[in-house]
Amino acid sequence: HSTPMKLLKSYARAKNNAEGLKIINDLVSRRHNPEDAVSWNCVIDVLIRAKCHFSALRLYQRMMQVGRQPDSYTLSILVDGFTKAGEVDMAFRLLEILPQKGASPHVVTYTTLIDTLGKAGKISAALKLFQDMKSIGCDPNAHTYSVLINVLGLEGRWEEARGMFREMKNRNSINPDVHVHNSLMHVLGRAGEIDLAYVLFKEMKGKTLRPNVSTYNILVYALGKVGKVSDACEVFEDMKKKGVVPD
RNA sequence: AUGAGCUACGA
Repeated sequence: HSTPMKLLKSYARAKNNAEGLKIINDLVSRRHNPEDAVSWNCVIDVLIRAKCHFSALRLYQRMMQVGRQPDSYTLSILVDGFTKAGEVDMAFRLLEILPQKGASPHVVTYTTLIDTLGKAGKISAALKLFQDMKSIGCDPNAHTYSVLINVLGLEGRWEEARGMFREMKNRNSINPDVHVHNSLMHVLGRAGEIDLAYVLFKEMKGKTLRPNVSTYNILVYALGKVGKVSDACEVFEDMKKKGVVPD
């Protein structure tokens, strides 16, 4: 609960790596360890965002040395950081090791991995992780389906993306949000399936989901792509009338 | 109190 640690937490939340690193350097030079798990995680998060992956790993080891257990956050932060840095092998090693130290994988851990692997073109690895998480009883959420729809769409697999959306709707624990609707609309629009995309748009409004700027950008693009210019203009006017602002 | 997903535009 020291003042520098409070500052570091707010820098971590604001993703202000430069200021965060200054504080970390200061704490390190005074041989001052974070106290609670949240503080350790914030330090590790700032180091990861600053691309100091191996410093982050050393901090994790130090955390263990002083008898502090890593948690799901620690695991997600490290796995996401190493995967995005292209260190996929290390990410999978952490995914094996940390659970033995008390850090269980969480839906966030899997979702970030699926996202990054899929965007790197490793779609079958991503789909396998999706099966893995379900088989250990880790329930996917709307974020998970959104990233799956995006990566399937990148491969042109829009029918499977639709299948994912349906699977999500069949889980009554999930409330499909604006993002996941946008993801599928974008995939359908790029595939030229404008009618299906438009149905989705109407579904959104029927569910009292508020279309955002991305929704309108996606729809205008999709309509333009199939030459429905006047429809595109209409949608654009609708957006202005609703006063949609960036969120 | 700390972690993940959509479009465009930037860099």
